[in-house]
Amino acid sequence: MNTPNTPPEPHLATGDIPTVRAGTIPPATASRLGLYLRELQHFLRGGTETIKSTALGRRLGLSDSQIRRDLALFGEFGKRGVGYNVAGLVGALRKALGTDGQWNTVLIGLGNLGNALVRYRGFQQQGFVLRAIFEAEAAKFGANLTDTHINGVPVYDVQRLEELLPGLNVQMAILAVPTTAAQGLVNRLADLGISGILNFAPVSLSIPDSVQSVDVDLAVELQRLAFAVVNAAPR
Amino acid sequence: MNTPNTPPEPHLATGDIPTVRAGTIPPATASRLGLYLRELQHFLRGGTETIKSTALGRRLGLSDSQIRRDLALFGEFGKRGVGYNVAGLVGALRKALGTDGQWNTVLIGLGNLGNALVRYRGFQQQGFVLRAIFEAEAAKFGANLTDTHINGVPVYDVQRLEELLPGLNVQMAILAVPTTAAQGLVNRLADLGISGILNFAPVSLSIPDSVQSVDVDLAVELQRLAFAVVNAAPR
DNA sequence: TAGATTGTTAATCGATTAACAATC
DNA sequence: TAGATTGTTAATCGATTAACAATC
Repeated sequence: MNTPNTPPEPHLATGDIPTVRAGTIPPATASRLGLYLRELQHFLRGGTETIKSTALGRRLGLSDSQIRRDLALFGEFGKRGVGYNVAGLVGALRKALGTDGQWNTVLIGLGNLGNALVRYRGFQQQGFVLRAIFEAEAAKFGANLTDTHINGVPVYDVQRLEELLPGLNVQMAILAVPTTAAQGLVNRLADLGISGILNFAPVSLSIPDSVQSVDVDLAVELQRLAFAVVNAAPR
Repeated sequence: MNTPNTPPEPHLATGDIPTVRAGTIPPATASRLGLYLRELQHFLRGGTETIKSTALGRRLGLSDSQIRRDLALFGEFGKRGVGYNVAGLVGALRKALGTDGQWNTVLIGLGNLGNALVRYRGFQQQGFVLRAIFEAEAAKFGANLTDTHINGVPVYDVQRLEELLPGLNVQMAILAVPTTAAQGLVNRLADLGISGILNFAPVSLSIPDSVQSVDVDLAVELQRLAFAVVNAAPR
């Protein structure tokens, strides 16, 4: 696998696994693809060669019926009387998710959360390569900016975004900046032609059509949990 | 507001805001409640007294029709020809979410992510109070465990979980431990009578009926973004 | 009163489930 | 062949949208 220092290939779908026509996957199924992949990779690591819809459903809290309906979209990987081919499905899901290739990313914001994300191994494992970090407060990472690295990833002042991003061949940005800075950075990233933004700022952003985004709001997740606890069936 | 050092009241619903009967809120609506609350709090801070369904919908990327249908569940806060009372809705949503009171929480795991979460201000702001941190590797936070604090929150060895948790009056745990440790801690927390677990470990956990859980898998979120980028309508 | 916006209904749309024939 | 499990259909269920009467 490429390191952040060797310029990697831009994302390109490989052609060797049966493809699902884009738009063919219903949104509800699409939202489960990442979970399927995670579980199947778990079984793959454990050496399991086939998995039944009931077993996968039990682990994920989904019905066997739903598993079969979802996985049938990828065709060919189930054998009646036997189950699904784990390795084949892993490949098909990675292709469907677009993570069969490599994605170059940048992190914007090196606060508490940003620092944790740089060191998070789960991104690299799934083919997301962090090429650079941009941060507004130089004091945080020492005086000599050009020579500063964290976890092997170079750290730059965010003022240099327009100067440096075009050379990094980056498709995605992870936004971990204060709420007040988020919209401005979305605008700048969009102007620079970024394709996707993973946003951790707890604010609704205005995003142009040319950019896709996913929001992760940790406080909202904790509220979701509170709601579930308060509304749990009495025990 | 209570600090982590003054034992706070356990969560108790206040009775002064019209309640929605539990189970009355459809799951799809429930999943949007936190976002509504975040946006309405944003308007409240800005001094906006009323908000129209079209304006709220535009910000959240939802239809005005859906906003009206959702908010009508809480009754009384809309005025025809005018809009919705922001302050009233904020109160009603907090009550519906169960975050009108205070929740005591513990953090398990003081790795990269755990460290970021301790310092995250968004939790405290929404009424979640971190009472203690439990961590497996003592070396990480100095020799003298009993006197170690981070951000004012005491840090303990996770071996002392059974000894200390019962005295902390805690309802929720935030789980930020390695994948391999997660299931064991779920079992221990369930035995200790915890009500909710916010899980950051990228693994499907087996959770007893007495415990509610919400999973946050950062790699899965990034995959969601990759899927959205790959399947975006051509521009 | 005139204009605006909610609350609510009916119609549409999409997702899930149950069941079983197909087939390994 | 007998048993097991998928693939797929039809039925059910739930969510969203469009439209407009109610009403501020």
